[in-house]
Amino acid sequence: MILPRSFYDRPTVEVARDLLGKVVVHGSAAGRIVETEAYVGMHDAAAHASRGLTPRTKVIFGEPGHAYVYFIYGMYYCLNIVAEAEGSPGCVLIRALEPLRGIALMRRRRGVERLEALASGPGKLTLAMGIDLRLNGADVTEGDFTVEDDGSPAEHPIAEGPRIGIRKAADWPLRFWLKGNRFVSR
DNA sequence: CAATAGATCATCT
DNA sequence: GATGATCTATTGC
Repeated sequence: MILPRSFYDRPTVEVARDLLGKVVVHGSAAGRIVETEAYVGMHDAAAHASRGLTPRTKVIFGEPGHAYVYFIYGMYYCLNIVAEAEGSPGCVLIRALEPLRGIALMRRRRGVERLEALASGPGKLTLAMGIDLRLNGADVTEGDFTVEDDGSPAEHPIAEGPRIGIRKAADWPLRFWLKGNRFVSR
């Protein structure tokens, strides 16, 4: 079942935790979310939205349930899902996926064989899933790019800790992952 | 093993 | 013109 918009219309941290175990689907490729990070708006110096409303960040201020995709370091894309009501910035960075379907395609796009290396990082999963700037602003509650609940039981326990790869507010415990899962990054 | 350099560009100052 | 929510290859213990 595709997650309804109401799933995303909640506090960002709740959405980040509840997205663990859900499935990102893009075309024939699919992967289970095993690691996320929350970026919680204006007061979060590490969040892009803290700089205010710009052409780039307007998606984060928009309707929940849309993708925020941005290009970083001249090489990689990162995938976020917008949370919180329209006008209230907040998004969840998807940091790692467990490959489920379209694995041959992911191997071809990544150029590596090892299953654990296909999507165990923000830049890796976007490449494996074929996600780029064209999907920025896309609605993930319909179409060929969605987030679904496949009915599998929630995997416990959930661990939390500091976010990775940022300089500001680097000690906030807003990173969540499935403890012991071998597809988590790093 | 850990540390670092290089790739390379959208976005903002 | 600087910066960055990354990754890989390479260098140096």
